[in-house]
Amino acid sequence: MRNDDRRERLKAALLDGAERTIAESGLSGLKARDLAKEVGCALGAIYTVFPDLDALILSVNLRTLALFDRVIATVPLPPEPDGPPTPAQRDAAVATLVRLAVAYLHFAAQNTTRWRALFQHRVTQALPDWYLVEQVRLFRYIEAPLRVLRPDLGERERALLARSLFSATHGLVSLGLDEKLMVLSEPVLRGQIEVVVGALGRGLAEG
Amino acid sequence: MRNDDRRERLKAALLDGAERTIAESGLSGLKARDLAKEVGCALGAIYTVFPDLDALILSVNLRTLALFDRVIATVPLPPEPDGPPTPAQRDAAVATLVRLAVAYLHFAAQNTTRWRALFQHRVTQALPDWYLVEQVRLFRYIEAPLRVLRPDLGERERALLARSLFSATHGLVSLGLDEKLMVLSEPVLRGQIEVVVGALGRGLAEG
DNA sequence: CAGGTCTGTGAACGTTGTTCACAAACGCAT
DNA sequence: ATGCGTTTGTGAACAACGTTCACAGACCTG
Repeated sequence: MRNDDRRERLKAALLDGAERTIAESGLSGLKARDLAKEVGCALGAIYTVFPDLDALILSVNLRTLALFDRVIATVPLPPEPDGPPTPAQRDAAVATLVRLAVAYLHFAAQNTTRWRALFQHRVTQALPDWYLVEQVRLFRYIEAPLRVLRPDLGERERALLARSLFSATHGLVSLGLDEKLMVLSEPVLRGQIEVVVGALGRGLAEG
Repeated sequence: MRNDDRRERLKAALLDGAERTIAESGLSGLKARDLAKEVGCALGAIYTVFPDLDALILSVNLRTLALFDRVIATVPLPPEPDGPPTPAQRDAAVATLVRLAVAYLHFAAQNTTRWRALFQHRVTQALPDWYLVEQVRLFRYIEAPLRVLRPDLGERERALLARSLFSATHGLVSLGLDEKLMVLSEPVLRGQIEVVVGALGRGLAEG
C-alpha cells in the first residue's frame, strides 16, 4: 500500500512539473531528463508511471481542459423557450455565443502555452476515451444557445453545428495569437470575435 | 558559373525531395539523412544550401502557398458597386465568400499533409518578409466581397476583418480534418462551411 | 599546368526519447 | 526481528535525430 502511495505521489509530481514546464517553455521545452531532475527521480522512473511522454502530455492536457471547463461553466446560459424565440430571446442567445467565444479567447490568452499544447501536440495513436468525452462535454455549452437560435435542427445537426462554431472561434483565437501571422492584442481580437461571432449568430437565426 | 549551376540544381532537388517526403509522410517524416540519400548528396551538402531544415521547410511551404494561390485565383470575384449594394449583389458577395472558403477546404483536403505543414511548423525566429507578403496577397481575395458587404469599413478595418474571416474558415477546415476531434468527410465539412460562412456573410451585411 | 579558393564529404558531436540489467527497497511468512 | 521472493527505481547504454567541421577533392585563374 505504501508503494502505491509513492507511485501516486510520483505521478502527481511529474504532472505538476510537466505542467509547470509546459506553461513556462511550451511543449518543446519538456525534456525527460530535465523533468526527472526537477521532480527528483531517476530518468527511468518516468516510464514506470507513464508509457511515454505523449501519455504524460495527454494527462497535462486533460488538466487544462478541466481548468477551462471550470471557467466556461461560469458563463450564464439562456433559458430555452418552447416555441420560436422572440427577437429579445434571439439577441440573448447571440450574446451568449459571443460571451462563450470571448471566454475562450480570454482563457487562451491567459494560458497561452498550456492552451497551445492542446492542439500543437500531434497524436500518433488513437486518443483515449476520456479525452473525447471531455471534448463533447464542452461542446454542450454551445448547443444551448443554438437550441434557441435554431429550434428546427435535430440533435445531431445541432451537435455538428456546435462543433463548427467552436472550430470557427478556435480559428479566430488560434491564428490571432499565433506569431505566424501578426499577433493581435487581446482587445483587438475580442472586437473581431464580437463582430464575427455576432454576425454568425444573427445570420444563423434568419437563415 | 558551372558551380552556381550545380548549386541551383542541388537546391531544386532538395526542395523536390522534401516536398515529396512531406506530402507522403508529413513534416515529421522529413529526416536530413533520408533526404540526403534520396537526392544523392552528402548529409552536409544540405547545409551548404539551407542554413537548417527549418529554412528548407519554409521554402517548401512557399511552394505550397504559390500552388494554393493558383487555385484560389480561379474563383471569380464580384464586381464592386459604387453605392450601397442591391440585395442581389449582396447575395453574390456572400456566395463568393462561400466559394472561397470551399476552395480552401478543397485544397486542404487534397493536399492534406503539405497544407498541414504550413501551420504545424512552429517558427523559432522571425519569418522572412516574402512569407508575410504572400499571406497578405491571399487575404486580398477575401477583401473584394467584403467591400461589397461592408462598404462602410475603412481599408484597415476591412483587412482585419478579412483576416478574421480567413481565421474562422481555417478553424473549420483545420479541426474538421484533424484526427484530434473526429474527422469529418469533405462533403459534410463543405455543408458546414456553406452554413457557417453563409450565415456569417449575411450577418455581416445586415449588421 | 600549378596554385589557391571554394565546395561537398561523412565521421563525429550533442541532445533527444526510450530501454534494460542490476541493485535497492519493500511485503510477507516464519 | 529476520530472511527471502517480488516488485520498483536506477542510470548507463542505445538508437535516432539535427548540426558541425577538418579534410579531400573539384573548380577556376594566371
